[in-house]
Formats: sequence, structure tokens, C-alpha cells
Amino acid sequence: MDRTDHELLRLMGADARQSLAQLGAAVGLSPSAVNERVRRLQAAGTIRAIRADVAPEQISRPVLAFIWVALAPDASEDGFRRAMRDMPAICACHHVTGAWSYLLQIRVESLSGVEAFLARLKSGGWIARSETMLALSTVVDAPFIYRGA
Amino acid sequence: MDRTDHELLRLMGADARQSLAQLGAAVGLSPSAVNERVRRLQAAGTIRAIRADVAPEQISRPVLAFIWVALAPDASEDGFRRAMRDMPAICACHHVTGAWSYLLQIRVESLSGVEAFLARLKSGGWIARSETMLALSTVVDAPFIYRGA
DNA sequence: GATTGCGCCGTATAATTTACGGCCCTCCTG
DNA sequence: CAGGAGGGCCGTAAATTATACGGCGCAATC
Repeated sequence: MDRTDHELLRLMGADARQSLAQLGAAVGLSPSAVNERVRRLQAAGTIRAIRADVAPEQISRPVLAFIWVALAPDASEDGFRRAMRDMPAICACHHVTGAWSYLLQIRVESLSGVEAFLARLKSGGWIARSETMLALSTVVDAPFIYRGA
Repeated sequence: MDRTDHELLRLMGADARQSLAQLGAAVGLSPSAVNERVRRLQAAGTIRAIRADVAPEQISRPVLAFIWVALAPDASEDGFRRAMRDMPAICACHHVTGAWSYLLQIRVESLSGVEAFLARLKSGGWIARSETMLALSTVVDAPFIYRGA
């Protein structure tokens, strides 16, 4: 985990399709050495995966929304978590400090999609209260992983 | 952009290191056909990039924080955006609806890191007010792209 | 001062990607 | 309805890339 490893992680974060030769040229190592380092980083779990970053606007997911959620008093925490994992619209879901219990990040095709999502949450009996904020424009974008319809 | 393309995007979102042969077996196509589709998806910008997803805990970025920001009245919007792009701690930055102007998502090494980040924002004269929420645990994780120290 | 371990290099082999010609099916058109 | 054009897929051949491995050099250890 030295400076070179960090540089490799950064380079592969920008573009993981580069060949070992290219990466090697960038960090001053042979392809073999880079291969060994990358293999080690993957084996150690430092590199979790190599993923395709998809343009959300191009697959009918232009709307990004953040939803604060206060869980219903009688809702099962585990059940809620499982439900979150099974919804492909969800990009991220974190338990957070503050007035709300969870922060959800969803990508949907339209504002109606947001509405439908909220309706589903509500009808599932998970939430007591929620508050939604829409992303208007993006300054720094996290990668978008398409998890399914 | 048919069902097969979507399935390819989903598969590559889970693991983009699969060979064209593996992907082809999964969708019922030959490696050549998959290659052509993937090439098209990249050319069209639907696939923005192939990136390494890094485990934040393993590179000293265990703390995930969401920061709501109200921009200072005299702050330059463009300047703020440029500053955000240049900070490697920032995972995402969106202009949002609601009481706050921006939502920042940062990854840092510790709570002091959060404090230092806020101090930097404040001393830069960008923000009028802010509110920080910490992620306690993660249910659905977005990929983490290492952007540098 | 010898030895052990680790990381890197270079080469050989295997796997994968890329390029390309041909085929089939569909859709359009006369 | 026949002819033709276009698009997508397949299979093969070539090029590129990844993997495996033996050896070398440096540094730390004893």
C-alpha cells in the first residue's frame, strides 16, 4: 500500500481499461510488476470490482433524488434493508445521524418515478415520514451502476 | 438499446472484467456480437467508463459524510464548482432543491477529516451555512472511486 | 557477512480482444 | 411479389493483452 498502489488505484478509477503496459508506463513499472500489484489489490479486497459506469440520461434515469426517511416505529429494520437492496432504482442507502434515520439516493426516469417510488415505500409500511430533494445539476458525479429495470 | 443491451449494462455494472465470451454466454450471443454492442455503447457514451471500485476502509477513507451547503451570498457559483471538482475528498456534489443549495458527499479518514474539510470550505469563503450528516452504516453502497490523496 | 524475503524484470504461453468477410433475416420499394 | 438495402450476428484470423514463471537485485535480519 505505497504511493504507487495509490496511483494505480487512481488511474484505474479514471479508466480501468488501460492495459498493464499503459499503467506501467504511468507509474514507472513493467507490466508484470503492475499485474502483480493489481492482483494483490484485488485479492486483498482493496479493489472491490471493476464496473461499467453508465450515463443515466441515456438509459431513462435522468432524475436523481435524495430521500430522507424516518422509519415507521413498527417497521422491521432488517426488512427495510432487504427491501432497499432489492429495488434497482436505489443507488445508495445509508443509515445516518441527525433527525432522519436513512438517506436514500435513487435514479428514476421522471418525476412520476419519484412519486411512484415514494408510494411504494409508503404502501410497504416502512416509513413514518420522508422528505425528498431533487438534484438540479451535477458538479461532481459519482459513477452510476445500472442494477436493472 | 434493447433488452440485451440493458442486460449487458447490468452485467458489466456488476463486473466489467468478464470476457466477451462470458458475457455472450449470459445473454445468448457470440463474443463478436457482444463486442460490437459494447463498442457501440461506449461510442454512444452510454458506457461512460470502466472504473475500479475501491474499498474506502482499506485506503483510509472510512468516514462518509453528507454536507448540506448554503452558498455565501457573494460567492461565485463557478468558483465554488471548480473548487469542488479539485477536492479529491469529494465523491459527489449536486445542486439541489430545498432549503440548501448544494449537497456534498465526502469520504475522509476520520472525523477530524470532516472538521478539516468544513474548515476549508468556510475559510474559502464559499459557504454561509452548512449541516453535516454522517453515514453510520451502509445498506446499499455506491461505488467509490479514488480520486487522489 | 551470509541468508531470507520481497519486489521487479523479461520471456514464453495462454487468453482475450479486435478486425473482417460472409450469412440471414427484416424491412422497404418498385 | 420480387428485388435490394441495411442491420445484426457468426466464425475465423491476427493482434493485443494478460498470466505464469524463473531469475535477479536490494534490503532487512540474524
